[in-house]
Amino acid sequence: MAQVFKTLKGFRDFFPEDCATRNYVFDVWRRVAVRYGFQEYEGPVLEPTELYKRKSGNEIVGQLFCFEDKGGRDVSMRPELTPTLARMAAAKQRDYKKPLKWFSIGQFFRYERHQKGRGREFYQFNCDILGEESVAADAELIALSIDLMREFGFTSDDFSIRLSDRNAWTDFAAESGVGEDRMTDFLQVIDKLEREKPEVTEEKLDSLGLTLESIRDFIGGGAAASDRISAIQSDLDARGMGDFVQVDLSIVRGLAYYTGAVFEVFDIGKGMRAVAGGGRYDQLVKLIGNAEMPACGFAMGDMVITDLIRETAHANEKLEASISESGLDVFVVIADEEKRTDAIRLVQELRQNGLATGFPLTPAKVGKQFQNAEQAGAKFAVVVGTEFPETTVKKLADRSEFTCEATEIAGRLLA
RNA sequence: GUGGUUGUAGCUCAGGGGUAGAGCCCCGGAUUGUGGUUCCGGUUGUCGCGGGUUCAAAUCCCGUCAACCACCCCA
Repeated sequence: MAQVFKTLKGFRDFFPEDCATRNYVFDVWRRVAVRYGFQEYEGPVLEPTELYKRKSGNEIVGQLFCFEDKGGRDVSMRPELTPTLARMAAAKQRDYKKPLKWFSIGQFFRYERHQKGRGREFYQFNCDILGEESVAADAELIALSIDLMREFGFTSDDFSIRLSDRNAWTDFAAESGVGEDRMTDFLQVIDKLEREKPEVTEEKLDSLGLTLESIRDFIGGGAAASDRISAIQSDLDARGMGDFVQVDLSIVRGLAYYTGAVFEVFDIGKGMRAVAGGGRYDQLVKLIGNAEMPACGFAMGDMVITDLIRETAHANEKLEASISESGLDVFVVIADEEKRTDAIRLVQELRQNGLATGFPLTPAKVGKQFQNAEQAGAKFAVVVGTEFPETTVKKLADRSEFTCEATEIAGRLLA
């Protein structure tokens, strides 16, 4: 017996219905980004492993699909896009007017355990503004992320934006006597505040010369801790989006390279997952490409957002409605095989008029052909039989029909 | 890396020592030119894999692998 092959662990097949769902998500991403004046770009799927080590350190290698190529180079399937973007932006920094507003939809690979909302291969929407240090850029990205969610059909009952500011924390820590060398440790404690046991957190804070109480007080202070946050809020207020945003200083994001405002799109009702996240990274382009270029951006993966759409009735209806719109315009039913040549000629004419047209490749009973037309989502069936060139055109939705010369069908249907 | 749950038809699952089951899907048909319903018929299984107990194992026991969920991590 021949071996049966399956996908590699964490990888996915996209059968037509899966592909339709995926493309719907892509369409929303692309549509909203374009509406905000972003331009699409793309980079290589394979990069030197060093590019990722430079940004994240050696420990990242355990999470990479990396190997040696035939030329002896250490290469990796990309786990994220930001380093590539930083390289591209730095390389052409004089070729484009600032700010750059770029987005990308691509496939990424991470060698990690497969579980709900997480695979070894996934798609991600990346959206970044480079060359603009004002918080107006941060606000623009947050607004875009809100409109993405609305375009999927979500409302303020379904999601919110959690906004924070890394600099508020680093200022706080510096004033409290935390040294530059301990800053990463400090941020990690904040990042884990909600997940870690209080005793453990307290112990770690103690070694930094801080108390849990002072941290909680600072978080309680909210937007007052950061002029940036206030400015971003008033920008979003002006867009009528203020209600989507809640200041939550406990968000710092795991990434080491964030330098200012950070935010997450958060699902409220279905398990409190982060659907998207991002922030400001003013030093990264310098680190990767040796060019001064402040930047901020965010990313959204396809797996969590698709799960969330599926679990949210009104968002799922929107998806289903969008998918069901696609399908054939016309199915040509061949009722008399003597007329097959005429039928094929008609099919071709309809297609040249831009109508998505199907027909039976081999002889089949008329009833079966109607069934096939139905299943292909066809809006009309055209019956070609002994009367040809006179044909019967039937609207499948309401079973109404009329007769018409073959040469007039395209015109009638397109009118 | 740690823990839990589950492995039986293409899918969802039932059964629980004695000939392998249901629903769905798929295919065909209901007198040869009209579709979503209905009715009839049909295909598919080393019951995840390996060992043990037994006259007999899909069923009980041990091991193993895989999938899923959670933790760790999360760019």
